[in-house]
Amino acid sequence: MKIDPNSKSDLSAQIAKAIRDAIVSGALIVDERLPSEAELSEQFEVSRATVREALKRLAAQSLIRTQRGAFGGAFVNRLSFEEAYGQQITTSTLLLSMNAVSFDVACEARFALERACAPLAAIRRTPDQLATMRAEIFRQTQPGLSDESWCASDVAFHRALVDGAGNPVLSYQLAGAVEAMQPLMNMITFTARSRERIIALHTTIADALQANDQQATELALSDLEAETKTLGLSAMQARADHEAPKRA
Amino acid sequence: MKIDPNSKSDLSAQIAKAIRDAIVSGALIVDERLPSEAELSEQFEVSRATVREALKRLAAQSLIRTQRGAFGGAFVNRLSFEEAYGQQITTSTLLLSMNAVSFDVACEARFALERACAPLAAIRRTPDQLATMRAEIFRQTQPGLSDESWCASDVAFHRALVDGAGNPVLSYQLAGAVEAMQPLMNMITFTARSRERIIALHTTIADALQANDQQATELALSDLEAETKTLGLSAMQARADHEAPKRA
DNA sequence: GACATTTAAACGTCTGACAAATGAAAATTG
DNA sequence: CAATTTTCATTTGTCAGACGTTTAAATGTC
Repeated sequence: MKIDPNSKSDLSAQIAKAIRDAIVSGALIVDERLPSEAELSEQFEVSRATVREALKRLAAQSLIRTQRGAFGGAFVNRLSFEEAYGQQITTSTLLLSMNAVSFDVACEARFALERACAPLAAIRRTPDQLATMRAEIFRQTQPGLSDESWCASDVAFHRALVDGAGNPVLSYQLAGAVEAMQPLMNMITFTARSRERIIALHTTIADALQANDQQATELALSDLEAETKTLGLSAMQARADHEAPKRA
Repeated sequence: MKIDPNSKSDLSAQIAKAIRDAIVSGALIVDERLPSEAELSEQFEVSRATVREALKRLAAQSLIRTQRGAFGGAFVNRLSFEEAYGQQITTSTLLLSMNAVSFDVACEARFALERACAPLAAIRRTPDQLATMRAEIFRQTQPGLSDESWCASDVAFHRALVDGAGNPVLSYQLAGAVEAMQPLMNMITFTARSRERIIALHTTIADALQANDQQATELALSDLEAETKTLGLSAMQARADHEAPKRA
């Protein structure tokens, strides 16, 4: 294992890349122990500090974990779905907030993906998942629920729907799309009237899933998409008016 | 900005989290310059080496970029779709390879997501995207194409389809699903006969998109999913036979 | 005013050191 | 002999200080 000292990028980035490639290619397998920092610094002919910076980069991606003490060291980490969720959500959230993605585009993507889950969920949803959805609908009917709690409950409902597809890969992919929408959703003020309409659609969805009705599920999701887009539109308008009230 | 020295986790991880939270919450905005490493080490009351490890963690997630020289430093990075693609693909690929996700489950997720793009793509696909798809189909008809090139062309075809939806958020989400499948697809040997069938389906899809026919697009994608699953199944079987031939 | 030089700020890397954790091996004890 | 305690070597975590390199602004020169 050697490193090109003439390359433009940092040594720590090069070393991280070398180890990352070894992991991705399968040369290093899960739970395998990497050489100690001292050994790595010898192999790569850099200082221990540089090796450590490389290892921290990999740790940030959950590719390795470290343990102190004798027989400790850096180990190839089994990337769990939970860890992957977390990274996906952080990345998706930042991507949306930093790139001026419109509410419409984000909304369209989210519901397109959710509709992809619908046929599977209509077949596979478990009683537990149905119960979760019903419980969240019930929570949403409670008077005085804050907008924040409302949004959290909305996310919980939709995650139950997505999990209903019984496909962990889909759940992982969708987690990002659903959660990343929350900052945008939080900009919306949900009136009692709009909450009513959404609750009705949620109920329709839960009923359709309970009845194993794929088509009704997709239809209700499309209605919910339209409703959400309308809400978003007026929220954006209100915001625009607020930021430039002179034009009124 | 202070850090809890009693916490169990590493100081560098805590500092990275503090800065990451500041970025995600919007307290630090895009292109804003962070304090210099020396200043940060004063603020957090840790050594510069520890601060640097924290910054490398953030750099690994593309949250910051660093510049050397006077008036250089660490800047909040605008997370681009390209960078997000890259991370998404790495994470998805590892997730699949490390968690024994079956070919069937991955395949189901991928085609469910692609079908989600179909209705949008049938409306919005550009002539350019259609041309890309036709070109890849033509490439696939060439005799003597290696399995590797075949798979690459397959990915290019499907990415054109996904991009046809004209929704960057969808493209970003799908990139992970489509690319992460490639290591699994590479385990398949594509016979001339199976290639023929896939090319026929690709042509059907391109035709349907050109005719703005949503239903036909979805149908062809479902057929392609079934075909791919069949191929995957026999590949898995062949592999199992090869690894345990004594039972034959 | 245009170009060359200087300079200060900041990151990149190295060295050496010590603290803290940790599990294995050795020593002790009942 | 078995169980427990102690010792100990290994490895990561953190620190302090130093030097090189890069970079752009400031300065000087023609």
